[in-house]
Amino acid sequence: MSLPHAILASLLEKPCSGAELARRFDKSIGHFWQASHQQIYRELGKLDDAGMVESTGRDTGRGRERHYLVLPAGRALLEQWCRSEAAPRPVRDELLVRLRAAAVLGDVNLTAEISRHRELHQRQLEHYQDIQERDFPGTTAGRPAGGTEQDRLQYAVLRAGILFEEAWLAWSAETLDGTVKR
Amino acid sequence: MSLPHAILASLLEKPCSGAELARRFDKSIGHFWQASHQQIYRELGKLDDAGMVESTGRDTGRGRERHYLVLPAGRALLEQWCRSEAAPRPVRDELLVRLRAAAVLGDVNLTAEISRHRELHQRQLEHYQDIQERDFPGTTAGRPAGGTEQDRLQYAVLRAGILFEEAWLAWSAETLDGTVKR
DNA sequence: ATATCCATGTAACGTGTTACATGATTGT
DNA sequence: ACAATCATGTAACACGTTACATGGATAT
Repeated sequence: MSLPHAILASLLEKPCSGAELARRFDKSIGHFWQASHQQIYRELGKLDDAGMVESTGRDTGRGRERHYLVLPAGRALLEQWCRSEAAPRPVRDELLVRLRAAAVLGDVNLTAEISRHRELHQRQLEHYQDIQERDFPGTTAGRPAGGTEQDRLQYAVLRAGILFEEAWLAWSAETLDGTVKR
Repeated sequence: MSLPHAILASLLEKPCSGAELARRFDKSIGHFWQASHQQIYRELGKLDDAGMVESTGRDTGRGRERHYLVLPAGRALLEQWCRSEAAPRPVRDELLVRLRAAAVLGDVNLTAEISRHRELHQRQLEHYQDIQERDFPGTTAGRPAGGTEQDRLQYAVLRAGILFEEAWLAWSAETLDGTVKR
C-alpha cells in the first residue's frame, strides 16, 4: 500500500500533471517502487476524491491536462504513514524459482539465463553509478561529501540500489563459477 | 506468473495435499516466492482444470483431503517455462519510499525504523545460515563441499538469500552511521 | 484536413490479501 | 456429545498489467 504515498511524496517535491508524474516516477521513485501510468491516474483520482490532493481543471475530461497539488491533509497522511512501521518484503525473484525448478527437473541448463541477468544487473549498477556521479559528485563509497540531512537520505536510497546490484553481481559470479565451469 | 510453476516444481519434488504444499512453501520456495493457502488452492484448481496435475479424490468437496500429482503435461509446462527468459524484477521496497518521503517532508526521523529492519534482516540471515549448516554442512562460503548439480543449484538459491541479507546489513550499517550519529 | 503524437481515461483480467465458512478429524 | 483443530473452499476487495479508446495539440 505505498503507491499513494509514493505519489504524494513525489507531488510534494514538485506539483505536476499525471503524465509528468509518470515520467518522473520512471526516473526516481520508480527505481524502487514502479507504477504504470494507469495505476498513477487511478490513484490520483482516489487521492483527489479523498481530498488529499487538489487538481486544477476539474471536469476537464479526457485530453485536457490536469495539474495536481498536495493539500495539507495529504501531507499529514504522508507524514503519518512515514512514521508508521512495516515489515520488509521478503525476496521475490523468478530466477530463483527457475533454479529450484531446474534442480527438480534435472535437465535444464540455466547458465545463459544467469549470465543474461548478470549483464542486466551490471547495466543497472552503471546507471546508478551515473546518477551518483551526477547528483553526488566527489563521493566514491560510504557517505556523501557533506550536504544536508535530505541529501544524506537521498544518497542512502541510491546507495541501497547500488548495494543490491553489487550483491546480484557477486551472486551471479560465484554461481556461474560453481555450477558450470568446473 | 511464476506461482503455478513454483507449485509444479514443489509438487514434482514430492506430491502432496494443498495444505502440506502451503506448509512446505513457507519453508522452502516461499523464501523467494510467497503464497497464501488461498492462492495455492486457487492455482491448484486451475492446474487441475488444465490437466497439468491429477488429484485423488475428485468431487470430495470441502473438508476432504486431496492429494495432487504432476502429470506429464505439467512437467512439460514447467520445463518449457524454465527454459524461457524473463527480466529481473526491479527492487520494490517500502522502506526506501519512506526514506524518500522523509527527505521531502524534512521532519521525520527514520533511525528507529531502519534499526528495526536491520534486526529483522539479521534474524533472516541467521535463519539462512542455519539452513546452510543443516543442508550443506562443511561449507563456509562460496561453493558447497561437493555434491551433485542439483545440490549446487539448491545451494545457489540459498546463497542468494544470504547475499541479499548481507547487503541489507551493510546498507543499514552505513546508513545509520551516515544519517544520525555524526 | 489530416496525420501524428500526447495526456487522460476505460475495460478486462490476473495476482495477492483478508476475512470468513464449511466439512472432516481428533481428543476428551 | 462436544470442543478444538485441520483441510478445503468462497467472497470481496486491493493492487498490478495489458490493451485499447477518446480528446486535445502540433506539424505538414
